Order: sequence, then C-alpha cells, then structure tokens
Amino acid sequence: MPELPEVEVVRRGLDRGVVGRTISAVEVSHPRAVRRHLAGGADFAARLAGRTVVATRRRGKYLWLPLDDGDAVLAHLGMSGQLLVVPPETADEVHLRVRFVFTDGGAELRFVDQRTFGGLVLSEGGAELPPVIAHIARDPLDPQFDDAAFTAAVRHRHTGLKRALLDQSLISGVGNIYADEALWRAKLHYARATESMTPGQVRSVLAAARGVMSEALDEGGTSFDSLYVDVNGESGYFSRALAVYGREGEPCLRCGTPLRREPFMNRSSFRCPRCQPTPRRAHW
DNA sequence: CCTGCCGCCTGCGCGC
DNA sequence: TGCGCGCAGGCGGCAG
Repeated sequence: MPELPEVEVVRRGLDRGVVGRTISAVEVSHPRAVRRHLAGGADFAARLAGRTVVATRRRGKYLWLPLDDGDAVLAHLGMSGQLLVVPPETADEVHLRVRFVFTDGGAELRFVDQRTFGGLVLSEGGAELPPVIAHIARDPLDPQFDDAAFTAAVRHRHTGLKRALLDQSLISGVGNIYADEALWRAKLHYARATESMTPGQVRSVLAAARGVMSEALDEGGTSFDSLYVDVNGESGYFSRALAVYGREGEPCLRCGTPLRREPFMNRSSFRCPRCQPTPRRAHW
C-alpha cells in the first residue's frame, strides 16, 4: 500500500516528469476517480485544459500539482492508485481511470487504480494547501512538524496508541504497515492507553515512525528510477525490511519470540508478545 | 467536541 | 472445477 515514503517517491517522479508542462486534454474514464470533484468528470477535464503544472507538493499521503493560476490537482492513491508518466503510445492500462495529455506531445500522465479508493480533484485556490485537506496534519518528515504539540495532543487523547498513529488529524502519512513497525521499534502495544503514556514514550514512538519512514524513503529513492510502483502498490523495500508486518509466526528479530497477528480496528496488527506485552491501561 | 464504526471497491487465495 | 467468502485498508461521513 502506498504510505508516505511511496507517495514521496511518486512526487519526486512527477517533479521530473510533469512540472513546467501544459495540459492539452484530460480524459476521465471512470467517474469514481473524480468523485470528490462535485461538478463531475466532464467539468474536471474541461477546466484543466490549457493549464500549466508549476510544482509538486505533498502532505502525508496526499500529493498535489499546483497550477499556474493558483489552483491545484489534488491526488490520493488510496489502496492501489498509481500515477504513471508513460509515452503516449503505451497501451492503456486495465485500470486506467484518468489520462492527462500535454501540449508538447510528450509523455502522458495516467492515474491507474484497481480498487478505486483513490481519486483526483481540482482544488480551487489549492496551490499552497488544498482547503479540502486542511484538516490533515503535517507528517513527521515535514520540517515544520511540531513534536511537542504532537506529544501533548496524543497524551490528551483517550484512545489506543495505534488509533492515534492512524489519525491523520494528529499525524499524517502513517498507515497500518508503518504503525506496526513503529510500535515494534518503540516496544509499545497498539492498544496502549494514550492518556497514560509518558512524554518520553510518545517521543519514542514518534522517533520510531520517523525512522522507519525515512529508511523506507532512502530505499525507495535509490531503487526507483521511474514512477513505477509494482502491482501491489509496494516498493521493493517491504519484502526485505519489515520487522513485524506480515510476519505472523516468524521469530521477533530482537528476542526470537514468534510474532502474532491480531485483529484490531477491523484490520490486522502484528506485534511481538514479549517485546510489546499487553498493557494494564488499554483501549481496544 | 470527542471518539468509534461503517461502507466503499476489486482481485486473490483458500476451503469445500 | 467452480463457487463463495474472507481479506487487504484509507478515510469521509455520521452516529452516539
């Protein structure tokens, strides 16, 4: 699944591939891909023709393309979305949803999304920060992320720690995979009651999240030369470097105890039962 | 205001 | 062999 590091890799690819280019035409082949654009796909396409992409931006898992008039194309990849820069003669992908053609006749920008959880929207006045994502917190790789404010906010919540990590209004860019990895590194249980945590514990799990995402980005940044994300929306990083996610029954890399998969929040959570024991103060 | 849950969507792998 | 079901999960919207 594309989480922050994967989205950042895509953003860098778009920065090389589409900045400075003028859109000549847009084709929307699946209405769900632009469902957040309330005026519909035809309006989305018509209004983008003639506009020039001037930059690429990202916050958490959202990325957007500021345009020359102060608007922006905002994108979320969801579970399976890809933004590809490909030669025009490339055969259409099975799950091609939106095609951007440019006036220079060069590579097209294509939004491909098997499960259609992702989507695009034209955000008026959204070049600096699209208003529709104003509620999304800065991510931990953002230089302006406020560690102290995050620590205080988490300790004021009355919820389980993993719920807080996945709450995009507290911290963005963290999905199920990186949440489990960060919790394992910090030796904390996913249900740990946030209001009972010490400031040091919150800083510890924040540092762990930042660390695992930075390392993933370094890996992705070196192994990706194009915008390609594999069919699972995953970079090669995952198969080698995940310590707990997807490793049910395999030994903990620290203590050798078999790792467990447990249902939490209607999804799977992976933990080491010895390094991350069930806390006395918990929110399930 | 705060918190938790549901539904959206498709392909794959499993069991019968 | 074929079918049905569970699973993957981010997040907007809404209920309590």
